[in-house]
Amino acid sequence: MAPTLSTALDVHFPIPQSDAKTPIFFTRRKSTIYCNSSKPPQNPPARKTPSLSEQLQPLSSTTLPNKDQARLLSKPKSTWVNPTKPKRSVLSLQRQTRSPYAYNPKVRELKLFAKKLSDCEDSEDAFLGVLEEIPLEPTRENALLVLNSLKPWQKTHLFFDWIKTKNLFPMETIFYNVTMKSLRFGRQFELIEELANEMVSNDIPLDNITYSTIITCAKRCNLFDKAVEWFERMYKTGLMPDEVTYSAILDVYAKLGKVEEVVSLYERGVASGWKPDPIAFSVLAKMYGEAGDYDGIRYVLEEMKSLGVRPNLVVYNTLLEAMGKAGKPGLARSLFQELLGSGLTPNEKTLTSLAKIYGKARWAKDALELWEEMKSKNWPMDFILYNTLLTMCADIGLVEEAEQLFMDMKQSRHCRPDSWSYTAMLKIYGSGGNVGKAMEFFEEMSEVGVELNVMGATCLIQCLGKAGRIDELVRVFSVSVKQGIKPDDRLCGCLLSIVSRCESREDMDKVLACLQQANPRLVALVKSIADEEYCLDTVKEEFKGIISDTKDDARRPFCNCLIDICRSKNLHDRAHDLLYLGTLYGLYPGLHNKTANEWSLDVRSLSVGAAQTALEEWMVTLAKIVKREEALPELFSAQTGTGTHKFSQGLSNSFASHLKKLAAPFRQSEEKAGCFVATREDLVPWLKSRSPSPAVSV
DNA sequence: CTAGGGTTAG
Repeated sequence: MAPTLSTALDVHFPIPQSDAKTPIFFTRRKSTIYCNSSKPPQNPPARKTPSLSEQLQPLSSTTLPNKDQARLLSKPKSTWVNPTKPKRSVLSLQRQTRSPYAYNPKVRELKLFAKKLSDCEDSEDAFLGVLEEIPLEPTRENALLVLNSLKPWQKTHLFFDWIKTKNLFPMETIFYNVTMKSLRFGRQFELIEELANEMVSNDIPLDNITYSTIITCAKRCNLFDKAVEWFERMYKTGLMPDEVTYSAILDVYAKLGKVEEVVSLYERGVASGWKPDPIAFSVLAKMYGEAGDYDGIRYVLEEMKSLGVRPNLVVYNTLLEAMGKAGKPGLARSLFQELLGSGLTPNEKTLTSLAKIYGKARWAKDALELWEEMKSKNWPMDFILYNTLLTMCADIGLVEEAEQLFMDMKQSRHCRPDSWSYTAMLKIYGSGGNVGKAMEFFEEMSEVGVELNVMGATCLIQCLGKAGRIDELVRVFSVSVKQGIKPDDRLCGCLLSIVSRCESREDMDKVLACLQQANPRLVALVKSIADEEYCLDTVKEEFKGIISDTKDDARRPFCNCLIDICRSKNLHDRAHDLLYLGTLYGLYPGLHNKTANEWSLDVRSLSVGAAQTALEEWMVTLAKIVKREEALPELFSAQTGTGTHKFSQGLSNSFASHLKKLAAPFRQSEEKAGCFVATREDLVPWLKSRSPSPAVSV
């Protein structure tokens, strides 16, 4: 096994361990470093970026000053370090200072000129033409001011080259830094690297500002290996990163998902006497949020508390987002309360995070309270927040609130409803079964020129299908395809579920014709399943092929629908075959659960027909066990759930009526909604009484 | 965007 990062680091930058021998004047050292190494790596191993330990290996041997190495070599076991000579640090505690600008009395004139240059035609000739009209001597100060005011990056770059050619004064670091910053806006990493290499060849020193600009530009261009490479080069030249460069590189590792490296760097920094600022904590919080790692988020909170760093608004926002990703709506809510208690005012991003969390959790009460509070306190709104609130309303089924928001949006000066806003409305009316309103919005979209997207089309098609308005469904589908919408797996699943509900052959053919355009193999499978010449092996092959090409979250719905189609055609044996295939390919994990006292069937993610099929299958299995006189637990239960959505149709009702039809001795549990229970005492006689042969048919 | 780091949408 490769050495762990922390051991590799300790070789180069030893940290005193928190044992009894450690003198108290050592920098605080936590006894536990939180790092969830049980999680699988976030990134595939094929990445080019070497691990931090790999990078620090060459780095440490070249960058550690010799006297430190000598000291370490001479006293390898000593953990004592003279407090007046602080031990080897990984970052400079002093932030690089910037030279103050001398006031330039010609600011106005120069800025005006810079604007002229910025606005001129984007060609070298045009630019040089305007340059000839320069109103003042291009002295160092004047040139710097102009350089600073130019945009876009092409102009900055041209001007920078021009200054160099003129050769009026020596080029200094600041000229490169200013130019690089502009180039970064254009994500011109190659040019930035070119300039950096030029600095090296011309002996112009690269400082922390240069390095942090290079690193963040590489990061924004997703050139993470380049970011790390330049960080390493900085150490090699003997320059210590200050906290700005340091947190920039922390963010690079965080974006790579290298949690261990980030925590290690962070801890090394703290051990060097660094008091991380809110930006560093925001980087950590974001990283743990992306990993959905709640323990990590707690670690960040504890660190801030123990170091006495008060979160600012950005940190709160990042933490809220992270709590949402970690699936902790309750903690997000308390964090928000804490934010308000600390006297901060939430901004658009805060409220967007919270609205998303309440919507996903379907917390209607909190969602409504949030909206009321937003209105009464006049908290800021923007376009994204409007759309997120609309989506939240759609998730929860808040129809009137959504209508109000949509109206507000139309009246607002700064934003027009876009395809997201309309999609939310289509979702609200669609899932509420208000086909008329949904179609009204669909027509309005084409009037105001907002394009339908695949999700909106799916919502609309779903509600038209449920309402049995198949001709309109076909129309919406063809309009969507004509608009260039590429039907995705969800839309196909939606069409397939409508097929399963069609009552007439005619309607079914119309929907299948749509599906034929979107996913012909799926239609072929439906035909194979319903074919007189049914062959399980053929179906199995087709099924396998389709499922492996289907997005993960649409696989089970596909199988559910296919089972429903079989049942609607009274082909119950084939429904059982499909349930078997679905189980075989792992689409129904956790369907059966056993404890010593209770066996249960969890059909919460199954369709009505699939749940019925699973129940029958279970009963057949249990009957066999009874026949073989094997042991059975005291209790049996089947869980349908109640459906968290206001509009959800409730699997539990149909399941209950199916139980009734079978005369199975399951009772609706009194303490747990959506749960049906039977005792062994009641179930066994019933299983025995059923004739063994057509056990699966009703 | 008057030389550098962190946060918003199925």
